[in-house]
Amino acid sequence: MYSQINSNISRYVTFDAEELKIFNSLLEYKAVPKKTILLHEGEKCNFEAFVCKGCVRKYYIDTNGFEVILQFAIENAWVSDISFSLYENKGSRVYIETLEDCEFFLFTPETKEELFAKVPKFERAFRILMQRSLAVTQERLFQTIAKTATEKYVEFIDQYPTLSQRVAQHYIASYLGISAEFLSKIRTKIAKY
Amino acid sequence: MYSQINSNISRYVTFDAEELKIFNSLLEYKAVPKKTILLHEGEKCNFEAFVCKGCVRKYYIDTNGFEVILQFAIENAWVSDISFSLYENKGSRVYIETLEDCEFFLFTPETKEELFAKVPKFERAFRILMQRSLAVTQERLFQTIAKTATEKYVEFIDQYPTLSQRVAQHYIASYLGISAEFLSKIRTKIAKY
DNA sequence: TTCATTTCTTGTCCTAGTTCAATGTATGTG
DNA sequence: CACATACATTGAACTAGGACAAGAAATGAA
Repeated sequence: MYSQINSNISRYVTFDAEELKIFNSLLEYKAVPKKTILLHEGEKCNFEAFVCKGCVRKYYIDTNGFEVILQFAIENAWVSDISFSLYENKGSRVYIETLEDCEFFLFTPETKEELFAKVPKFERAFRILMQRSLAVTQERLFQTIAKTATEKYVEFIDQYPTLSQRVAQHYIASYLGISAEFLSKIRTKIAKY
Repeated sequence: MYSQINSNISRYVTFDAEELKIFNSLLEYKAVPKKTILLHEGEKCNFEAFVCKGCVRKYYIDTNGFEVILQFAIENAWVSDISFSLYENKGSRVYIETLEDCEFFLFTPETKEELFAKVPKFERAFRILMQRSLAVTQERLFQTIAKTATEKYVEFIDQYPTLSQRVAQHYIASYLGISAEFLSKIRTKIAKY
């Protein structure tokens, strides 16, 4: 049950069995049906979730009601609105919603602090995870600015081959920053080759 | 001399005089003339720089020679290609270049490790800095996808009022992901009000 | 101060992507 | 099963922004 998350957290920092036992003891397990909103805009995000099973999306809504998906998180990914709400007392600007029936392991700010207090080495592991998120987001920003819609779509399929089967096309369009109609046109164009 | 960086690192974690002394002792000071490239694509980024004075840009170049500015860093900001090159052994995908004569304080991976070994609390401070970078990048990604060029420019000016005086317009255009010509047109349009 | 280089502006034409509307196709629910 | 709802496709008309070109203004080096 814990093997997925243990191998994830051990990716850049090595932990012994005892340390992992402490880590696991502080996790909360949660199963959530699809279409559940885990975090609403304006709420404080009081969790960091590791996806064991399923798929979620994290998105903003702007003042014109325009929705932008910032992240899809599938098995073995972390999702949270770490960025603002955990360490400053603003409400979140994002929504987090399950797209499929999901299973998670959760940290709260409190259990995470407890973990850091008990095994400070985890602070390092989480810092490196954070760096990786930053790298991914930065790369995505670059792609968004520099590439055409077709390039972005092709690279998306390349990078997340399973996701295009699992989630609705209009979510992918929203992730890529293009209209659902235009994505459809791109797809028919590509299909011709 | 150290007051800027000390107040920066103390923003979310409190350190006593002794801890800050250790912190300062591990910093390397460096003055660099303008138009110096601190990091070339393909190199390993072996520094994290705190800008005491001046301004730098961090940018990608894509396969078509299209240049995108990911970040401007001015006084009291950190700049590095933390994301990939420090903890994995790939070369960097970005360039970092001074736009003005600059003064920096630098960490290398080694001095940073030494700092963490001596005062583990700094691991936490750097993790929170990282979170903030992630938050900023995520917000920027959202703006880039959801807003028109004019909105992006207005918000840029709002957010970095001094920067538009300090750096060439075409750099701002590159940051916003629009052509320099179109930015010029936006500026004349805005000036009419 | 002159000449060169870089930056900024303006106009014209062009295209990637949007919006709207209509139609078709899945999917799920009582 | 039928029906409703969500999702995907296609087309036509439109627009934000790009590419190119040429000139103006600013900066800088000798």
